[in-house]
Amino acid sequence: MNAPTSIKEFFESGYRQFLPHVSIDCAIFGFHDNQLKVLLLKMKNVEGWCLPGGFIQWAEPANEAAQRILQERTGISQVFLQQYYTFGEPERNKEPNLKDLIDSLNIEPAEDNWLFRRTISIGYYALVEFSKVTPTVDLLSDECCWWDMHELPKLLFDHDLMIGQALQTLRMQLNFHPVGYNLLPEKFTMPELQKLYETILDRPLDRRNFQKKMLSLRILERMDERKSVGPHKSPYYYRFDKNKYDQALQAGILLGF
Amino acid sequence: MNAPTSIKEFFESGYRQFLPHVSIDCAIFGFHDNQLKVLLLKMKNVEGWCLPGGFIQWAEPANEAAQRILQERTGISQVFLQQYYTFGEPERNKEPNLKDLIDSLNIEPAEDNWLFRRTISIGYYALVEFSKVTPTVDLLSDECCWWDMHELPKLLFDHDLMIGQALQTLRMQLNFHPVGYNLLPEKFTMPELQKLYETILDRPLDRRNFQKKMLSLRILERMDERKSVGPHKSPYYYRFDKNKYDQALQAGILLGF
DNA sequence: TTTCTAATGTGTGTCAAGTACACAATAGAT
DNA sequence: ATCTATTGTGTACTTGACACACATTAGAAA
Repeated sequence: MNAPTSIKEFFESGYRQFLPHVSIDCAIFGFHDNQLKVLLLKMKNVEGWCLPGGFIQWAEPANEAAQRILQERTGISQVFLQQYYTFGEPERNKEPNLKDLIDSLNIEPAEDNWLFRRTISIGYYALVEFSKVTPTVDLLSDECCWWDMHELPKLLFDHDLMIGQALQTLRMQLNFHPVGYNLLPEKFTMPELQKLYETILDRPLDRRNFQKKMLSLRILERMDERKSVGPHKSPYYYRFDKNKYDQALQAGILLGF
Repeated sequence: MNAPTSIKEFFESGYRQFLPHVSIDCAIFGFHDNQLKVLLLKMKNVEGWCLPGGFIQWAEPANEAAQRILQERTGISQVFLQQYYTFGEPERNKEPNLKDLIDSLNIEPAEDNWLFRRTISIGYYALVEFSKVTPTVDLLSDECCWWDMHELPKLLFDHDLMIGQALQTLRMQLNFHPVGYNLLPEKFTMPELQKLYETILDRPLDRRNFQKKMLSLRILERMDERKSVGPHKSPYYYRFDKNKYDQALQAGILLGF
């Protein structure tokens, strides 16, 4: 079974393919220009942006649906993706009313169309490598791009709450997941890794203690190459050592600050 | 709108009152006889037990539905209740087939009855004071009682997984929540509090370090009264000081081990 | 009454981790 | 050759976790 090919079909018979009343929304985080970014979609004919989302196919596990949605919007798979909260307020998808969108598209769904009824949304957050993502619009949107976490546009529904909770969860779990491994390119410098942590935690960290701590985890490998970044000493490149990381995980060693 | 009064009505028209395809299940934890307990229901005419659960009314927030379900099964409200995971496997409610139950009850729901279709369940866990609970059966069950976490009966559906994940979440969040405040009676001794932590974590803790740590949190108040428990020195009673606890929370002081 | 036992209240020392801070090395601009 | 901004590395201080010792005491047993 493939994704619906038109909005009309989606409205009229989407419920045959998808479980109604339950949706998935993904806060997809990336890191670029020393800023934490989140991938957003601009809905057609509606003023406001929203998280990439979708519905669960009848025979599809929720976690796989989330992977599929992420794959469809970014082109990548096999990334860090985690459920963090399920949003169950009755009015969460009532405002704004999608009928505005509908009217502009020349389709006339009934008042009780499955998409207008109450929908509970399972929130996932993902950590992806910025450069590997190819932002791709979906059926209902006409733009898909990264937004700086500090300068978010107007968001639809409860998606501002969703992003906030996702970030809060990410901060709490920062100590338990190899954040750098998922958000940074293969090779990176210690200042870059530190900047990532500082951005997520939104507070400065001591450069020397950070380096000491990260190296003590024994999951990084220093390369011979250095990065040239200006008229001063050049930092070494590092990369994650998957084997050592797995060992550290086994041993229960935690990551981060 | 009240709860359905008969199983027949529930099967036939429950979807008018409740959001279909989404349910709630609650792992309700109590502490008694130095053992961690969980409240379970014995389903009528089916071999096996399950967690207290239910559906969400059309206009009801999911969190309130969970509170309502907990209130209906225990008689108490305003307790610590937290969403911890949403279970979204397509086959999670297929086995055992409820038709066995149905047949024994002289009702004949159709094959595509709303209760037989795929249902995603939002998992909550609750911490309640054992002595205040009045276990109460629901429409589909004929027994409701506490089970020792170390001696669980045969569980239906994926409810063993649910309990396991709830306990795991409880352990992880032990440091951030006033577990004793919710699971113990108003006044308690330090050995009792320690036993609670040891039971949840399933490992022994050093008596002296435990006491030192708990007192350093400055959320307990020692009473003048002592508890007489045998031919040896009597332990003091303690109680939670709500004001001090709120202060500690403000200050970001964490609890537990 | 005395003695004994098992559990409780309190304290001390060690070690690891977190935190604050100092100084030498260096790549490129001037 | 000199200067500057940034990086690599090291040291002292403080805090908390953890291991362990000893005096106190309520009731049972003598």
